[in-house]
Amino acid sequence: MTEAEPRWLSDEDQCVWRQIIAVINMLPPRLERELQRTHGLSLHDYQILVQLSEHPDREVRLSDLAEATQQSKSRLSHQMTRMENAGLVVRRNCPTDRRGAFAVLTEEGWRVLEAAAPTHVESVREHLMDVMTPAQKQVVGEAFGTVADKLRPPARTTACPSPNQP
Amino acid sequence: MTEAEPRWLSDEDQCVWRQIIAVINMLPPRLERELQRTHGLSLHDYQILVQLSEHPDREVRLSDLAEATQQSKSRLSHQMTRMENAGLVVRRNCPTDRRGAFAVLTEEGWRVLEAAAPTHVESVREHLMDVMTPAQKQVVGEAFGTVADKLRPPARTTACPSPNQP
DNA sequence: AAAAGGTCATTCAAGCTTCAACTACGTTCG
DNA sequence: CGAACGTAGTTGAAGCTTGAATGACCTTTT
Repeated sequence: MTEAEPRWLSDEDQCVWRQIIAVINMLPPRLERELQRTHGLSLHDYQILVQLSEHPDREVRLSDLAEATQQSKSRLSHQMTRMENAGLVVRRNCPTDRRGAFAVLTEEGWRVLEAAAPTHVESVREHLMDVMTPAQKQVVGEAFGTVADKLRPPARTTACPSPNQP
Repeated sequence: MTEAEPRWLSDEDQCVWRQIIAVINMLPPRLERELQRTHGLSLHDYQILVQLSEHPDREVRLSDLAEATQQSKSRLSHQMTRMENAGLVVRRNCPTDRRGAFAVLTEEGWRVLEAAAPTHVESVREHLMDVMTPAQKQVVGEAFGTVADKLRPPARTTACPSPNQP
């Protein structure tokens, strides 16, 4: 009953899976060390700065920011505290929803991002993007796009979730 | 001089890169929560158990284990302490090199791995492997293989490193 | 209008990771 | 040999992450 024979991965799939975790295990630390060394930023700091920089008025609601950067609210809250202490962002209360708050990019934060971006992009190129052929990049983008979509929590749009496949 | 125009990513590449980090950010926590809930293991615990289980006598030198699982020696050392306390592994001194040590899988560790493997594989299928087409998996495997190889520290085989590309 | 139930964000404690410092042992070479 | 250097693994402290618990506020229901 609960004892169906497990569906192991094929040798090929196993191999693919191991390449993927290997990258997952090694890439972020590598990028982070380079960012840290050159600009004193963590990868999460950077991702947050980027998000803020791309939004009107350089501010984003904390919930949205948490979702955009794929982290828990709790972690983001701590992160914001650190970044606020570092002068990269400030919090601003939301006027229309008194529970909420915005993260706002400071001038300093903007300058740090501008300074860090070129070197970070170079890192990403060197260790990842320039290592793949254009054709590979395209396929990886499509494949990971669907993977990411399935991982993302369903948007809470007051709609009922589509029924589980029958 | 040091001020060359940064080589930004194209829109397509940017998009690919974001899909990749999104997966990097979301996949491990998801797999980990499921492993944790069903068998009380972290993803790192699991990776270590797998490595040990695949080696003769179910033991591996700590250095090799650190390399195989892509973590620092320090982290592995802490991890081993925890896993030893949990009864999953034991340390054994290396007879031929008195600095070194082996990690050895215990009976208990073996049983836990056997129990956890089917559910973990299902997780990996559900969130990753079964979401990609066979063609995508193949390309991703190749692409990430080369990425991983470039990230891996050069093997220390007493050979001199190949000269930087001229 | 009040109750019930959800959401936004923060807090705390426990656990994990990192980095640098350290011990102990092997290896090389003058 | 023995000094100098490299490698194996551990430790401790600081910092980061996690998950549950909380307070404050909206929204829906009765």
